[in-house]
Amino acid sequence: MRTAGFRNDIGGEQVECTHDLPYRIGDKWTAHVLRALQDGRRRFTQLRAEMPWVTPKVLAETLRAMERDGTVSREAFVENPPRVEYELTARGRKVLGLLDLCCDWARENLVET
Amino acid sequence: MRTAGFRNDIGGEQVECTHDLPYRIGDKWTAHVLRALQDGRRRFTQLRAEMPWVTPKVLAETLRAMERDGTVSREAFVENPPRVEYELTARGRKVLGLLDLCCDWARENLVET
DNA sequence: CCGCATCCTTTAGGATACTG
DNA sequence: CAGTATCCTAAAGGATGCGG
Repeated sequence: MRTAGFRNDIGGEQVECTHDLPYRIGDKWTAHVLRALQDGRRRFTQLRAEMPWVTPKVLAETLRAMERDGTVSREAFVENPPRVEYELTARGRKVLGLLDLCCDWARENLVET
Repeated sequence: MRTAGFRNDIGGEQVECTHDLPYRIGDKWTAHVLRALQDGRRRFTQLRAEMPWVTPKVLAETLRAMERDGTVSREAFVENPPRVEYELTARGRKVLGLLDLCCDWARENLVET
């Protein structure tokens, strides 16, 4: 989802665009993180516990991407042992709304084939 | 989007599932093909003309995947030169509906940041 | 004209081990 | 605890050329 050369007509305007969404959402773990954070802030280890299949490297990468996108906020506490908490931003909750929309669609269209 | 190990609660049931959609839609070209076919059947060359950036190999791969998914139908005419036409199936129009839903969401949520 | 064969590059994602 | 660092594999996608 990161390549150039397309035209898009969102908003009625035909604009040469990159075919990018401003949010990375189609990768393997972003949707799961959105879900995991929907009930409030979580720390790194909690997220790992809720997603035992993701390695720490990939989870960290996902969270950094989401932070860049502005969908999660990161708060690091200077303690020992360290503690870091993640939380959805308003923008993150909007994107979660899209995920919910897709789930609704799936419920209505995917059950019967 | 093709890995195992997840739980999904679509339809209220918690089922160990593969995290697959039955339709490949997050790849690079499927959405564009859906759009290109939304107004009726097109032949291979027409699709290429509407998407000058996709190579024939990748377009053919995409169409074959969509045919397997049951979202497009393919009709080959035994002529010379050969002619092949593609068309959305009812299922394909459903998936296009999801795409439209996402576009609506984008219009409402992505214009102002 | 349609699209397959071949080869190649890029990238996402995983395994494992290690630090402040 | 919360990540990095390194290395690795698989898969998507692109370039080019050929064939029915």
